[in-house]
Amino acid sequence: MVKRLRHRPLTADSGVRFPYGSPYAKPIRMECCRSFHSNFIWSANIKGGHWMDTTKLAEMLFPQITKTPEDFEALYPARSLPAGAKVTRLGPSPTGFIHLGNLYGAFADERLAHQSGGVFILRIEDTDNKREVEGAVETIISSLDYFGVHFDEGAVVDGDKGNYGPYRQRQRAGIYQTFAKLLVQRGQAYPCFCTEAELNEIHEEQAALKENFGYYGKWAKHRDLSSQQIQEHLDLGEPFVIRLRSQGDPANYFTIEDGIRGTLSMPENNQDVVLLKADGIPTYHFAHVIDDHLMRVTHILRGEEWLSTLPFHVEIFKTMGWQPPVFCHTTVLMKLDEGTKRKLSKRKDPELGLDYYRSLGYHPAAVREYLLTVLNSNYEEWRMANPTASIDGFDFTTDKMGSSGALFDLDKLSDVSKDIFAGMTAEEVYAFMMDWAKTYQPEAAEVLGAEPSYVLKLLNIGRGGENPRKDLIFASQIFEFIQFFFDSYFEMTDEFPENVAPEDRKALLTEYLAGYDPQDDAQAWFEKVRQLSAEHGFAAKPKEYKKNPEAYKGHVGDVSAVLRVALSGRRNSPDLWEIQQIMGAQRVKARIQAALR
RNA sequence: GGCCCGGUGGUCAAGCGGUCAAGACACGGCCCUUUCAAGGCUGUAACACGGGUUCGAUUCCCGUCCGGGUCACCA
Repeated sequence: MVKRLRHRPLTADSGVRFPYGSPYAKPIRMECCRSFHSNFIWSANIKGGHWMDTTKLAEMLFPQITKTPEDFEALYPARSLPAGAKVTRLGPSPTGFIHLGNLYGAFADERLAHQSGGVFILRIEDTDNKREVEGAVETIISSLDYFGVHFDEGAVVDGDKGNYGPYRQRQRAGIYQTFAKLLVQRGQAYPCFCTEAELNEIHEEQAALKENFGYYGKWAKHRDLSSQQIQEHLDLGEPFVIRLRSQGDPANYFTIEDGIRGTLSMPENNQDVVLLKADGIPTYHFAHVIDDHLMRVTHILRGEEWLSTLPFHVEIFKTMGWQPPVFCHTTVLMKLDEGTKRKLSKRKDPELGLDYYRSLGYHPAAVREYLLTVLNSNYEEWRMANPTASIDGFDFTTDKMGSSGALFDLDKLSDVSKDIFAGMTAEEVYAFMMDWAKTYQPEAAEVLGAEPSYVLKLLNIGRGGENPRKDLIFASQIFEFIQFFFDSYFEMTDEFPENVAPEDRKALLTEYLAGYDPQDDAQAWFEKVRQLSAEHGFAAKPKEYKKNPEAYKGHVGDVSAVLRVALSGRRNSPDLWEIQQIMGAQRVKARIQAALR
């Protein structure tokens, strides 16, 4: 029989205010009439005046749902947080593929929440079972953790942490269904039995007629099914989805304040979007609204690809009678491809995956620092003024986030990386290198691990002081950069300078070897090189050579170049005296001798 | 195609009606210097286009063009 219901506003105890009026008092196109039992029942004036007992329909559709929306409102009360605290959430789908875009958003979410004394939630959006990948949650958590993104609440590897869970959407099925049931009761949602084929047909017809695609208005075939028709479909055991009975009219525009973009103006939604799929699991649209409300999220950061579905979301919030959170639509990261900008794609662009940077050995702090400069236009300026300050000292705001497509700039990342390594101690660089090498280049780990003090010394070249060297960018590049120090990796990468004749070279090296004394300090050592140069017709000072090039074969720089190639295999290297001190007399002599052969 | 978002130097970007249109990266030059790196100085380089509104538009409005996003029982 007809079930009695007397809905009290869900908002009564949630502290959320609803700006659009009170839908509970007068649901759209709904009537509350007296039955002969003198109970109140909800009925919907479906179309042209026939009435449907939507309460009965809801019961038919969701017999297993016994909880009420009020139960959940009570279960997830408003949070008691300091004024201005922001609650944000990251909602990755469990493919395990975390990319730069996710990280970009995650940093913003994290800053917003933690800077304001709020809460940062990890919610796994697993409503599409086709996407699920084994162990994905663990991967997500660990890759974010690597880049310093930590959650206060939400999914953890084997469960949940927090009082607003569960934090995996599939586990919340009953919650969504409860609210869907409410909507059906109120006539604001209805079952749709259309098959995929029928939907395709509609789509094709719309294409032919050049009308907008979608399930709406006259195209919404099952929107106005009578109870009898619904019963028939049900009796046949046909699967169905629950659709929103949209009340919007695209001719009307509404405005909404976006945290990043300011005032947005969009047409009202009129699509009867799917709320619950045939398997009873919600679509993103419905899950997002329910979860963000129930988890008391205050700020929704998401990519701009969600902008076009914002009207659905706004209508669902409105229909539920809830105050929507602040939407913040970020820009997508782009890449320059054959002259045109395009969205970074996970299929085509390996550099989109976080693992790309990790395997190359970019320091997480560098990636974070770079992303932060892209994220907030005044961050870079702040960083220059406060080179060593903690990020907590920076006031991160959504309105400083850009809204035009940002190109990922590898040059800039490199620049930032150099600063990061320049600011570290040799020990820190070493530890980082070892960690990296162990998983991504075991041979390197062996070499680096064999002589820690040797590696430490060479990583210390030019470190500290006013003007530290800035030539370390990422681990694999660093390893390449220091390889020549290890005999097993040493090779003659560059040629000897061509302006020094082979016989001169030989004489130079022979005499250098004879006169080499590791006890010499930098100055004494270089004096010897000058002297050696002069003895063989090379100017002891480059300036002398410049003044009078005809008088010399070259200058001390050319002689140094010979030594440099012999010792390092390269034309470019850090300070020669310093690298010899580190290599040790034995290795120095051996290399010179080898070059002589 | 409909709808939405965006368009300042090569790249990232300040800028909210009056600025010589910041800064960073990249690039060039000079200085320093035995190479490299760093550092210092310095230079090239931009408001997509066309109409308005205004005494005055990069800033406001309209149109055009270009780029991107989105139109699923995916997120």
